[in-house]
Amino acid sequence: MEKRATIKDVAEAAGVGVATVSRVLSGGSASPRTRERVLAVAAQLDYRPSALGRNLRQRRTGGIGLLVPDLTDTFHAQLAEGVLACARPAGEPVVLGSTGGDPEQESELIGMLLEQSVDRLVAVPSGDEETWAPAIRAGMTVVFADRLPAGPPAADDDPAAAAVDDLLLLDGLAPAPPPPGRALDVPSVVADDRAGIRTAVRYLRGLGHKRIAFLGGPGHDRRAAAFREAVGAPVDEELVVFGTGSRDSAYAAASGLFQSRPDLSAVVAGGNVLGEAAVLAARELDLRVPRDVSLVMYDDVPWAELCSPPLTVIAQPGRDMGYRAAELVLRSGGRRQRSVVLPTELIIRGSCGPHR
Amino acid sequence: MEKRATIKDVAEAAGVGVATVSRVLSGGSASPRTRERVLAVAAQLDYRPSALGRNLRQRRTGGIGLLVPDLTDTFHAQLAEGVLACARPAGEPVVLGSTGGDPEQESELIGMLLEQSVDRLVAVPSGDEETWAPAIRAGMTVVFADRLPAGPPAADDDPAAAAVDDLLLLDGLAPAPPPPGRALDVPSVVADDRAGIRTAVRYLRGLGHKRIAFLGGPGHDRRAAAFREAVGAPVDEELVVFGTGSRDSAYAAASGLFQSRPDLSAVVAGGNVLGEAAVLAARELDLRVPRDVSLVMYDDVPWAELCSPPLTVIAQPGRDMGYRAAELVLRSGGRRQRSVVLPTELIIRGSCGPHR
DNA sequence: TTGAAAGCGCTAACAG
DNA sequence: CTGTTAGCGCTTTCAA
Repeated sequence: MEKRATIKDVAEAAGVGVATVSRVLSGGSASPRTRERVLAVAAQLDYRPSALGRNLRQRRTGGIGLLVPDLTDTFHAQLAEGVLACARPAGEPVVLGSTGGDPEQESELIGMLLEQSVDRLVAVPSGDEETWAPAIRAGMTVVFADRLPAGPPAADDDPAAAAVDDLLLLDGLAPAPPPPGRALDVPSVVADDRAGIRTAVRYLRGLGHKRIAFLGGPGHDRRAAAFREAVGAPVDEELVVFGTGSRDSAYAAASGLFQSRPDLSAVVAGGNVLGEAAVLAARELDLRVPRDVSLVMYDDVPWAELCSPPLTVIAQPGRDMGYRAAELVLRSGGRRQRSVVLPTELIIRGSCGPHR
Repeated sequence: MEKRATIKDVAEAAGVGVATVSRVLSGGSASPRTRERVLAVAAQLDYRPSALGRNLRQRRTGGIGLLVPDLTDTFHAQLAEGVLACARPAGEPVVLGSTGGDPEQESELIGMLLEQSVDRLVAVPSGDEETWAPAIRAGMTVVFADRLPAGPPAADDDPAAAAVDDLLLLDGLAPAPPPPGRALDVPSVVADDRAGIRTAVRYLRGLGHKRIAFLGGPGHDRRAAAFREAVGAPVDEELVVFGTGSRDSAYAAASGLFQSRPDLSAVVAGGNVLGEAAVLAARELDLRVPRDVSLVMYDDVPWAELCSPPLTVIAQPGRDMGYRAAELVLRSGGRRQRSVVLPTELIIRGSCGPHR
């Protein structure tokens, strides 16, 4: 009752060799008589093949890793559920890590996965390409979800970096081509941020808003870039602010923004945690939504509808993203996979009003 | 660049035996000279010991399993973050499964963990004791978090079952004794539901409410029992309703409750998903909170404050719960651990008003 | 169709 | 202090 039966136990009890048991259990050839007996004994002993033994022998682990910055960000939770939904039917265990948005922790977690021989990974990256290079070099199959790692810190006048940025700005036109894995050659599953942001900005413009701000968090560079592009030059850089990932810092960023630029009339939040912060900060400063300030938030989370007014959001299919990413990582029998870009949808509720 | 270095590679390159490498890397004794050389070579080869090999040898896997019903329930996400926070410094990988509240999936996931030789598990259980018995029998160290598995379906007149229920109702008095693992001898980390519910009900009573309803989900039986006890006999059973776990069913339950009993003036939601449903259903039926109906929700999630009015909640420390549960499961060097009951706190915001 | 045997990478017992 | 060796449970040649 304490010790699990091994393949040897089954073999002995069935009076056959271990190889035969292995074959029967993995659907190999065997005489019906033998097969039946082995199956019966296995069931009787409640035998479960040990993944440890199998994996060691095949020098590959089953299982896929999943790295997200923070599970209490409902969008990441949705994404995680998607990964799980894909992995479970495939019988693949999922090893979870949450990085807190910290590249260092991310590195450590990658190391731990490597140690576990988990060589397939779905990640919402926090670190830059430098953080991720080791994983790739070590032969991991990784798929990025929701966002790509930032390029390595480049000199301001690095022409290569500028070229990459151009590339980024140009991709995503309907029917958006997959974003490049950039320097890393890694497939990804992301939302069509450009279209999403553009639609939101146009909507706000249509409402008469001129001073629109962008409130982002770590990993929202693509969205920020899309925002800058959507508002068009000249971009008022004071209206593009970032928090560092924690709820506190998001709140501070939002609050700072509202206070330093009372002339703004609308804000686009780059993620649900930032949207939350914006609502809180606005309330604290006695700004009414949408009378004093209009708000569009990235991520359609269940509670968006509970706010009052209910939040107008740029919905991205978190669950699908996770599912697709897991699919890519599982399917990749060693060969490159195509990246995928999923559509976003502007869901208009009550948090935007005409400019006044 | 593709194949990882093994202990043998390191041994050869350092001109020592594999055992020495193993010793050095696990802090055993070795001459400074040897140690230094081994360390240098290991670093140079970027050697990482394979957990597969080690685990197989020691016939125990590192790692702990984590089973929750649904990550998009923010409380479960908080709990998961707590588990991760405890496991990471310990270097223990966490294998995640989400059960969708379905005992069958839960069983399957337990089976998969067993197969992975993951023999330590933190779980927010969905199935009953029958579902969990196999895991225990198989020698898993499990710790339940947030709730306990329901007893097996007992005959209505089963005196034993009644006794167990009594026990449940009686425990939890300050300083609450740990809840029994019931039939299963499993430690647990749960909130002091009795105190939490009692405080909420008293608060509502103090506001003049007479017809208070309880809106629960799967696994909220303890809370429902606490509710019945708090309102005192005779309990109007029509005011105690349950959803089945999905957001839809929660909404249906809430909506049905409001429509069938327009005389109720307050509701206690047994979890944040149910609270969400209650807010939505109330709005749909044009019931104002708190004017027409007061609401107290279990779980202090970030968005509770975003509702308007902000929700009065029974806060339970989700993150701590996860952390403590992981601690228990990690510390248990085979011996029984004591269960722990964490305090709840009634956080009064704006969703409750005087009865009128 | 079947069994014997060779490892996968590691640690622990035992010699030297 | 260090090397040799025997497995952990499994799959997979290779013969029979």
